[in-house]
Amino acid sequence: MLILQLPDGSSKQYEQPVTAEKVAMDISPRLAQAAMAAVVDGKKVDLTTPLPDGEHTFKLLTDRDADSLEILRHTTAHVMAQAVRRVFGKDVQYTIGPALTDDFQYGFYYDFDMPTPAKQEDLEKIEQEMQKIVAEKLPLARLELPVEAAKQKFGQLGQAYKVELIDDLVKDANVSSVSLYEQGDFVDLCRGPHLPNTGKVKAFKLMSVAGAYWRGSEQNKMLTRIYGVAYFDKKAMDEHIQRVEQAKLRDHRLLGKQLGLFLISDAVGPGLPLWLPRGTVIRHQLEGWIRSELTARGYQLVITPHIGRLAMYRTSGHYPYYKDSQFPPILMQDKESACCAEHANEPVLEEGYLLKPMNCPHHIQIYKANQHSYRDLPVRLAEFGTVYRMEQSGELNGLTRVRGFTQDDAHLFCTPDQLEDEVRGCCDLVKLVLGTLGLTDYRVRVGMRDPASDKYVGDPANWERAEQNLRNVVSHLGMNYSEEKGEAAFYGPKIDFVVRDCLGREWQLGTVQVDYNLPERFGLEYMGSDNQPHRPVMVHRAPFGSMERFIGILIEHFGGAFPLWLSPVQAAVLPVSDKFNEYAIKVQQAGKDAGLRVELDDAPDKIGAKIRRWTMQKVPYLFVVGQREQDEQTVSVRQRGAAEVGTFKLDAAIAAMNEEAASRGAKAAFAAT
RNA sequence: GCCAGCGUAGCUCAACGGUAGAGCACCGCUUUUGUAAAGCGGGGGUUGCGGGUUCAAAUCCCACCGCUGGCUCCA
Repeated sequence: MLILQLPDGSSKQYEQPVTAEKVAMDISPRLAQAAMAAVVDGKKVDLTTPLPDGEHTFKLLTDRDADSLEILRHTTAHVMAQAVRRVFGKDVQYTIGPALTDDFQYGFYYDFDMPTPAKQEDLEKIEQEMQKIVAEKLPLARLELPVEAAKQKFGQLGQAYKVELIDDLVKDANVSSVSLYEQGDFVDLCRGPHLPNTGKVKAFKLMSVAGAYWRGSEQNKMLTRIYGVAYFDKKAMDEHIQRVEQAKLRDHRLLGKQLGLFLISDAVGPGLPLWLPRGTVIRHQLEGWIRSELTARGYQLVITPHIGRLAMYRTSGHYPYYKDSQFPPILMQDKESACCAEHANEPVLEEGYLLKPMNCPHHIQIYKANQHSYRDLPVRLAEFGTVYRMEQSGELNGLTRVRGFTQDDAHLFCTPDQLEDEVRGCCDLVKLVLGTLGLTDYRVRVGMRDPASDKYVGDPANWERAEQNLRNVVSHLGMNYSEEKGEAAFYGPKIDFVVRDCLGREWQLGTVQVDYNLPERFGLEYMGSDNQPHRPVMVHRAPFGSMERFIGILIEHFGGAFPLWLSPVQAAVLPVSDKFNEYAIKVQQAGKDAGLRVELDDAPDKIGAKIRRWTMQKVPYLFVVGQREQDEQTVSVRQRGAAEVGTFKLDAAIAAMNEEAASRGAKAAFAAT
């Protein structure tokens, strides 16, 4: 006997055996046609799976339910794997192929081990085969097999990866049987659920082919990953593709070029951005703003060199622990101290220097230069410090992943008692930065060490303490966060503020890190009230993270349309003909005198062309001036995103703009008339 | 670093074995312009770099550099 509670509150009784499909048919044939899967007691199941006895909540998933999309995509991944096997033959091994539901670009992928990796141009062939499989309307049959039988089956099929996956299921979950899904000539190890048959797969597109290491480890073989997307109808898929295309227009690499913000020149080197005049304005605005916040919060500004002795980075641990991601050291040849002529040309390592990968050792030297009393603490040393890291070539990405970048760095030296307050203060600053700029869509990641890894310095007891400190702070900040193992810095755990770029890729911006280890390695001290030396704790923090990455994200966030205070050009003066150039110069000068960044467009173009030019540059305000404006000492104001907002006295327009700029985006200068 | 794709004028792209082209931008002339592109003319390229195949290479092959999408990494 089976009793099903339906979502509308009604219930239905059945004699066994019954499947969800039968229930759907019973309710209405149209529903049965639209049904993709069912949810029994909150768990998604196939339409064809026999329902268990007893009383259950029951819901059918149709193509309109968001949950169905995941099932559709998962089934589409199976269809793709089947097609790949048909096209490329039985030598292809299929490994894992999940659905993606929160990825901006892709809807699923499948990783294959194939004798020769698939190429971009193969995707079309695979798609055509997939269409055939869809037309065949192959039913997906679920089978439960005992572990040994399943291993034997995949062994016979030459699917060694599946055998390995089953072994892991036994090892990790101690399962005695596994589920398989079979569709025509294809069978896969899979938890399910799936669509009832391949004919339910409607709109899909294969998007790209990439390499991916088996189990995500570079020790393992590189597999061929094919990404695709699937929807229940073509319209939804076209909208998806449209959405991705639109997002690409916000890409900071594109806008950086169009708006003349920065340049990455191969002549200078990959990952070494050059800030163009307009981009530099944005950076200076942000730096100036945060500098005033820092001085108000008791920070002291310092400046340190771009290189430091290798020996110092051995002490800090940077050199031994992160040797691979640094530019090679600058080694000095010291012929005098060479033991003999034979070794005279060998560099003497101890005399070498390192391009700094981090600012902390320099700041530590500043702390060490004086004695400190507990009364002095916390000492907060801040610097826009430029650091260099040898990032892997395949990782470089516009401004968001570079090899030379400037951190809005600071190191706070405090007593253990002060630590959590200091960390809280740093988190507040990060939130101020993100909030002011409207970057509200971020997540907080608490990065802990991975005890199994040997890439961390210091005493486990220090780590325990530091991790507990961070937990204490975040749990009282009212922020959602996730704790992630293996995401710590090598010297301590950290709180990271992570945002997404236009293509949905995550980037860490602000960071706050607790460090008991470097103070120990450098022997830092302060004198306590007990007249005994004590060891301070350090906080490393950067609210922007790096200026490069932050501005890269900011460009995408605003789509290049920066708020007035950040806009490289705040207004352009556009005379309707060169008869009014003289008045236009006066307008420009008045703006400049008031501290605004104003450009003059005296090109021999018609006014429409001028408007178009500066509109495309996303300049917030355009001042059109002609006979009337000259006569009345006014400007006709055109606002970005709107058309004309009216004619204003020159002085009033300038004053209103200054007010808007000072508000950092909180106020608008002109109400549309 | 690894897998796949790409690299042609300042920018966006065409030509895909047979003399390298367009639009925008730039320069000159005409027009003196009223809210998203006036007209005409001109200059500009050893097709990323280096080899090879061929009577002939932007085009085919090899190596290198760089970029893009992923993977790994990410202090």
